[in-house]
Amino acid sequence: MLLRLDFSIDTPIYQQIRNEIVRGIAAGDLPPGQQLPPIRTLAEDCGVNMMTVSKAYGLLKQEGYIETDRRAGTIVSPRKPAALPEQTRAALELAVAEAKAAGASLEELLALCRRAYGG
Amino acid sequence: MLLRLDFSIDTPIYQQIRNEIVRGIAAGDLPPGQQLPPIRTLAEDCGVNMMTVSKAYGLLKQEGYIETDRRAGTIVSPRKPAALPEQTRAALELAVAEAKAAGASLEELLALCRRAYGG
DNA sequence: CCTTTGTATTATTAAGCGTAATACAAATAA
DNA sequence: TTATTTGTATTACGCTTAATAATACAAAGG
Repeated sequence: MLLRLDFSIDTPIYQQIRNEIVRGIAAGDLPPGQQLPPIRTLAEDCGVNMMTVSKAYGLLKQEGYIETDRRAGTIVSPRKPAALPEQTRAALELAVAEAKAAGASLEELLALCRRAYGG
Repeated sequence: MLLRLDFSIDTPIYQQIRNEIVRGIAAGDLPPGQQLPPIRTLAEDCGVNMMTVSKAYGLLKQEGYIETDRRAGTIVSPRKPAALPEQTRAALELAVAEAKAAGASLEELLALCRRAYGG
């Protein structure tokens, strides 16, 4: 698994790993039930510490995106949560406020969302 | 000016102040040219240090949302940027990915955006 | 047995956050 | 002129977090 990490920005690495995996799930690259790389493997591939990846997996697990299967290690959750996480709703609301404050029209905003959502 | 700050979460206070002002601009409570409170005044009202508010103002100024007017102190920028800031675009894209990964449909997502954008 | 896998602990280094106390230049008001 | 206001900058301090390093452990599989 290849993740785009930027060690020069202030976003924590474990958060970047978490974000990349969320994007992978949304894009369909990581379908439900898909095995994720072992912590040690992904850590070596990314050039970071094992605990950093473990922290990212812990986040994703807590948010319901992934699960730990004793047989297969870590997999993408087969079932989706019933409601949208409050955290996601808040982030979306803030991003919309930023766009509106920057002068974006509702049509531009919706076009961006459709494009980001994809197929 | 009254801002909702939460000292219990890990989001930096200066970031929360910045977010609240961005929301105020988007909601129309802070129209272009509107004077913002002096740093010291807002700091006292929020119960935080002067430099914390200064950091928030510096962020907003850097992002183009506000300007410093030697006569009026700090005001909301009269002109909007031509293009959507890359930071905002990235935040929106990530939020959309989170929503999609959580199982939200495109229609649900667009409805949320319309609601957040408001009138 | 031995390996793999996730998880946990302890220690250390580095960086960021918030506060406090000042200081300064520019503009305004008395 | 003098005093005040305003944004900005600096330095120092205490606290928290991030990331690494070195281990250790339980559970499952070969």
